[in-house]
Amino acid sequence: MEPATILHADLDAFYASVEQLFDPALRGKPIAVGGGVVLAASYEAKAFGVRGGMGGRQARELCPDLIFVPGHFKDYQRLGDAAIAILSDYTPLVERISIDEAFADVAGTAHLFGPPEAVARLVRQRVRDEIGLAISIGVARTKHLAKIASQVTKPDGLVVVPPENEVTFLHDLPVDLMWGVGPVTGRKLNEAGIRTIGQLAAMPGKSLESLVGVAAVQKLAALAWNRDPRVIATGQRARSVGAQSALGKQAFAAVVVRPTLRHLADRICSRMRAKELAGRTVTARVRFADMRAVTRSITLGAPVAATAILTEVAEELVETVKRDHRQERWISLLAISVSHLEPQSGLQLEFGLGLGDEHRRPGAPKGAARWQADRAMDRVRGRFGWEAIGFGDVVLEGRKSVPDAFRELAEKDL
DNA sequence: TCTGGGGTCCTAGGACCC
DNA sequence: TCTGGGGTCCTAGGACCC
Repeated sequence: MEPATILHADLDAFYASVEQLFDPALRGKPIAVGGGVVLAASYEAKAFGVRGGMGGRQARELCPDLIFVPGHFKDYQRLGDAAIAILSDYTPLVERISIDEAFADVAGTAHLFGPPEAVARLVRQRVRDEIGLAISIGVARTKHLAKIASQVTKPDGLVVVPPENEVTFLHDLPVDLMWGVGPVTGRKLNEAGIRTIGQLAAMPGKSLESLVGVAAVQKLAALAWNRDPRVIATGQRARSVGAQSALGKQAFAAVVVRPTLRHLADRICSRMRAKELAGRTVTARVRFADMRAVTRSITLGAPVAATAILTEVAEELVETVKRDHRQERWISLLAISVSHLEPQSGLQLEFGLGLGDEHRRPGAPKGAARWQADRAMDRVRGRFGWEAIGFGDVVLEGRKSVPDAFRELAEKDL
């Protein structure tokens, strides 16, 4: 069996740790980044049950001494990049999966830097010395096991799982640590009496199929025996671009829907244009006040990247939701996503090759002209900032539960 | 515990083509 | 006019991840 050469490296309580690094007075204290909603919590806050995504009021109830800090989002990006760069000093095979987390395969570089465990020690020491943060690393033969190992060894840990110990290591752990087991599947498995990965591994596949489906059973069984076929994938491109906006409780009416969709389309299209991308499939999502959600999608004959066109397509999709759900009077979220992405340069547009003109009504402005107008706006924003120009709608004011800088952090590189 | 924002992948049925 | 089977794309919903 081949040796364990895959590292999973994960910065501990990343945003909160950065804040404690910057302000020594916050060290050892329960802190939360955010305000209306907790974006990240320190380990001291997690001990009280404070979690990311939690409402600010609830967090305060759980932890009365909780300190809220606004967040230094630019620095999160910078320090996250720096940590991944250290990992990249030891192998080109690095797959970043979020701002604070990456896989690396050091199989080919042992002759330069020594065995995987030595590399892991070096990386941890350098991230500590050069950045000032703790990073946990799991080393194993597969991505799945390396990831589980790093989670188990947190905070500030290093664990190597030798090939001969894989099953012993894995089988005592709770099933919900597995990739692909979330709240729903975890509950189903628990109800079937399965609490550990070992119990899942010992379970005959057939008996679980009715519970979680044939494909999921196959996948989970493979992972439970550490048969994970996934390899490190570098240079992955995004497959979709989206944006959403939580609304609290608002009327399901054009006065709310139209400006919100325009704002979302504007965010999405400016990102696509910056990367010279456009997409053919548009999906709109409407969540009602009781949290039930529906989606409508359409695949166009040509890709879109113009704000006005995407807005119109999304409006039509939301109209079909309204027709199908006439009794729904209140909504709590609107979202747009664009997929089937393809390269789309301005040059192609000038030669009349697309951007959604096919589905347009006669007499409406051409996609190319709209794209040009949008690009002009993009340039102004490039110089003076995103807020300098655009669709400044009154309804969008005072509704920001999450800072724009955080949204940008969450964006995947297109 | 009444829940933010950005993503990926899977499933299942139906349309359509050969 | 009725019939088979495989492949691909589209749409809607859902679970999951960070």
